[in-house]
Amino acid sequence: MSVTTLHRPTHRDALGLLETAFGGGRLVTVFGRCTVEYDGRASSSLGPGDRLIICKPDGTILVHTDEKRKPVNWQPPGCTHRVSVREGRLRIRSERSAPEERLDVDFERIEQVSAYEVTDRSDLTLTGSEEDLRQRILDDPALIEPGFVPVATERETTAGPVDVFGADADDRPVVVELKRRRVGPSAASQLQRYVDALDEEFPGEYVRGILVAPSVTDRAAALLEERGLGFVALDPVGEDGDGSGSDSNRSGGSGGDDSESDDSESGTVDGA
Amino acid sequence: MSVTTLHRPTHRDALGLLETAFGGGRLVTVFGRCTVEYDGRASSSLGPGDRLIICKPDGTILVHTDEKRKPVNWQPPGCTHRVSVREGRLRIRSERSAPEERLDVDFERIEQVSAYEVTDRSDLTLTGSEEDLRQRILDDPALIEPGFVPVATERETTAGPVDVFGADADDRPVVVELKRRRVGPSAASQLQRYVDALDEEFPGEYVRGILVAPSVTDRAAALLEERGLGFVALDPVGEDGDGSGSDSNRSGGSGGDDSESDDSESGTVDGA
DNA sequence: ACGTCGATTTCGAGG
DNA sequence: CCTCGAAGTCGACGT
Repeated sequence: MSVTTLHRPTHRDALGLLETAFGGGRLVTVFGRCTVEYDGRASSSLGPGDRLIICKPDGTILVHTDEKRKPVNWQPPGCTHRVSVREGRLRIRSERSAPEERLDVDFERIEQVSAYEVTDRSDLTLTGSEEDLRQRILDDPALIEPGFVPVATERETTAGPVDVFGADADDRPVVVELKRRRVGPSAASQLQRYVDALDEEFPGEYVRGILVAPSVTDRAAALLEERGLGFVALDPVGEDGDGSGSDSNRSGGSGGDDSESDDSESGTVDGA
Repeated sequence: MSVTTLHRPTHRDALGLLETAFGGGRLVTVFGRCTVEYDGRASSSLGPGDRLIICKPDGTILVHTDEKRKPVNWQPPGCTHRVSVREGRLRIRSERSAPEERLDVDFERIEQVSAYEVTDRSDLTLTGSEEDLRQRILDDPALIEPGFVPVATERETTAGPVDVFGADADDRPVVVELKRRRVGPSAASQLQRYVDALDEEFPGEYVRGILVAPSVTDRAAALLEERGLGFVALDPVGEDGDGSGSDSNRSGGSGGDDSESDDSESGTVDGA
């Protein structure tokens, strides 16, 4: 049986299913009226309401309301789930140590419990990451500027690992910091930090810093300017050949359409 | 009816329920064998497997596998869901513009569909945030150091807003950057950024920078030292009176136990 | 374990 | 809208 579901179960029946499901490595959903208490890195309290709780066999627990992408409460993988019934409430408790954290979901009423048998061997493939941007630059270093030669990636410095370390046409050390999307002040600071560190490593040499991203905010641009840092506008995916390695800030549009016709009936919901 | 569930429905029946549920502002879960394609800020592809899909009335869609806290694929609130059946597959498509993004979940087989009526008026209360740390300091500025006087919070600078701006006993400008937990190099950079900005605002004056956090990493401590920045060890919650305003790095333990005895039966699952 | 940083980060606040 | 920074961030990879 791939799915087991109880509709409006007694707490005792729900507890039985939950025990079996937890023991059998199943994914579980519980829907009902509950309160949630959390204590650990922070503390939180959530009054009564109807929510969807998801318990994963890896120890994850999620409490979802009807809004937002993030669970209102949760526990990360590696936790231990326990179920108990007392004083007319069904409690799911999730705990872990290091750090010491506990989440209690107390159900006053359970509308539905389901236990799913999950099989999923597929891995996600994703493109458009910073890693893709790095590969793009290693494949064609001139995208940074003519004469740029990459020497190392993730090169360690006292301030942390540098995305791409290399040399320019005049053999000066160059630090390249990559960002897959438009950047703000923090990216400029990060680059500055690496340049400072390498300045100490290469006394007497002028260490250049170049930020590579689709675009920068005004404030970030000002910081870069102030610090004598360079900027190269580049997308992680090379939709169109943009190889001008200069100090121009422009935003990269995200294109790529492929049309597909609709079919038969269709239901729609518009987000809030 | 608070919950409507179909077990192993035909695609047509599932589509009917989904349309009704989407139209009625319900939270929906679908479990079955599916593939997922995403294109937008990045692009991803996920081969066939059994997954739990959650569609929220605010336009959120989540694709969860049996592992991890984060969905393997998703779409944020504000998207539009559409359902269709074609060539033996049921497709849930979620789209938005600004940015242009699309997520397609194609079901080959549906084990279960449920539509939940969610009512949740309760708000989450959370303690232990950076805001709590700030309040703690405003209540007792001497926690920073004797003679410290807060002047403004979120004070704007050319480098961004400063958490707490004030003056020390000698009336020198002080920038305070708050972090609710142990910090790394980025926090030191952030503070440095603000100090630099205020240095320009107060020519001729020495602007001090102080990082307030439970603790710092070695590298962050080195960066602070290098830059002449101060550090005060402080937790967002004042579990024990720690008012020493000095350069000691120590990690803050998270306490607070309240014991509760177990009861009746109990099922357990250990994370991986 | 801890450190460091990326992320389709998400999220909220403010301009 | 955009900018900016927090987050119980999570997660991966390294030491």
